[in-house]
Amino acid sequence: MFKIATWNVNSLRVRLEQVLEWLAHSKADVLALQETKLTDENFPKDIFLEQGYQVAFIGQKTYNGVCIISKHPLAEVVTEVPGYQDEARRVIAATIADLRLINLYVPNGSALGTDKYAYKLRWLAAIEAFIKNQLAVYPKLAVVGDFNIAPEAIDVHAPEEWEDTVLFCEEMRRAFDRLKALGLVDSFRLMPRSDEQQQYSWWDYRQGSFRRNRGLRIDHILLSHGLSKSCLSADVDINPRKSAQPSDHAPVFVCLDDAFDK
DNA sequence: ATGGTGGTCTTACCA
Repeated sequence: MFKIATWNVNSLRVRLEQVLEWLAHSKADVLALQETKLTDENFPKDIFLEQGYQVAFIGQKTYNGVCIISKHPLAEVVTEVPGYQDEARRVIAATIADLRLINLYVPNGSALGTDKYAYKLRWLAAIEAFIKNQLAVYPKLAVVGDFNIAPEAIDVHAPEEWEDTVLFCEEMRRAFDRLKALGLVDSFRLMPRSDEQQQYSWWDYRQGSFRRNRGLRIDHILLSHGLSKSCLSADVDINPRKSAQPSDHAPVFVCLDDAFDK
């Protein structure tokens, strides 16, 4: 079994012990993190190396920052989208055995009609072109991360309250569908689930959202068809969200069968 | 109720 996970940790400095504990407990082979909020010189590289992991990271002060932690060698690391200038460190891609992994921290977008929302749209258009190119080179592609998009009403605790917000609106649903149309499937929806099995990956820190399970599923693992046939399970581990001093996001993961890289 | 919480070289900003 090969386990791939993604987690927006909202500061790796604060969440380092939780990440190490989750890695050990989950036995994930690959963990992609977003919002590390660390410059590269402050990244705790040695701690991961001592624990037997390889790491690739790109960060900045205060905001953004992404990394890939892996039990297996990382190769062909890319930390920006070719042809798209962006000071924000939101993308890192690497090859692990036969798997190509793209880790994304999609802009939040603030509010519809703002400059930040326009940036989210431009950023997603650039990523769409990048993914299209990567798919042509790497048939076994996983695109993971904090997408800041809830794809369907079932992914939102109160869709009528969230409709026409940056996380859940027609334009973002279309952007998500365009990514899937490149040849990717939402691993979570690959598995049969009933309406009662709503599952979220993010709950606002405010207003006791987690306690009331007022969440959204905005963290995703998209798999190319070359990988989706090897997908055994897809789920969210909400346990870290219950811990003291939690991230506002929970880890999302998939398990692939061992034959995926054959 | 334009609030609420948490993170950041904090007293403003981002999510």
